[in-house]
Amino acid sequence: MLRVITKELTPMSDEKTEYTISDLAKEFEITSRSIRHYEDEKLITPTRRGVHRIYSARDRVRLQLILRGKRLGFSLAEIKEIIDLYGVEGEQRQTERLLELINVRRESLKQQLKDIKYLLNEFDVLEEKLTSEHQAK
Amino acid sequence: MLRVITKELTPMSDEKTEYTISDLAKEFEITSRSIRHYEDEKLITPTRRGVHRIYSARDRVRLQLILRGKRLGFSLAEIKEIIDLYGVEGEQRQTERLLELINVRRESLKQQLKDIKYLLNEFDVLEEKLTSEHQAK
DNA sequence: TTCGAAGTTTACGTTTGCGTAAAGGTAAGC
DNA sequence: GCTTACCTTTACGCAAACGTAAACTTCGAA
Repeated sequence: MLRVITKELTPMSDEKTEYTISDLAKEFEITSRSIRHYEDEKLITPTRRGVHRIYSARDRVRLQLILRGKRLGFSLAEIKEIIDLYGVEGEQRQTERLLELINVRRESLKQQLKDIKYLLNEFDVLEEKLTSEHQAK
Repeated sequence: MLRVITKELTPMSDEKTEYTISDLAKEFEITSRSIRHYEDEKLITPTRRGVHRIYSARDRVRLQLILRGKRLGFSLAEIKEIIDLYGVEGEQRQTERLLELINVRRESLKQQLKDIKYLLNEFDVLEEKLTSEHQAK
């Protein structure tokens, strides 16, 4: 039987405001261990209710960012650097560093874009070749 | 002073036909160690002239494939599986397995495509915000 | 033929990103 | 107040992808 989280503070609210670690683990299909690991690496810092971790909507977004970064092949350290800079507002040196990082990333992402388009096309061609050949038997 | 490889066998040929390990290392900006590692993992098998490795144009292409795979976040084992299947012609079971793999990859690649487009857009927005804010000072 | 740059094998070391117990604490529902 | 699902910390383990050092060998140029 499923345990009910914590009674909604805003009873008829549309958007959840709090999540347990396993809520997020299930939603994003990862393990709780991974989420705790991201915390160890200072990528996310949920609040605590006693000893238990409580994740806000903002925390959830951060987790999404982390996973997106991972899918793109960034290391946790790189993701942390970007996310951290992301939050800083108006500090000049930080801003320039972030712009610098963005442009490096942009080049790398554009290359990946090319790679992916190339591969998807290769796959299309190959699949057609294979299936027609398959039919021919 | 740079050492000259082996005298071109086809003197006025347009395309090189042979490469040393450091030729490829330089061209693709990786270490020789990495290339040897790919060989250890059976991803590439250059011929030998005595004890030295000699890479053909085909080997060079394989290396390109490996690096492209890496940029897309595939493991060497995955890259090997794809490359290996790639070469097989006409064998039914292999063909079906390859189609299966392709379709799994395709989904993952499409997700990455989304991620990249999303991020590139985010970067554009963020850069604009940062530079305008920067100007405003 | 001697030198030096580049190549070779062998093998242990390192980082990253979690997996996986172990050993227990907490709270909702009966 | 007891059960039970879920949470916690601590810590060792492990595979992947090379780095790096050691100790040669090879070969083209001088």
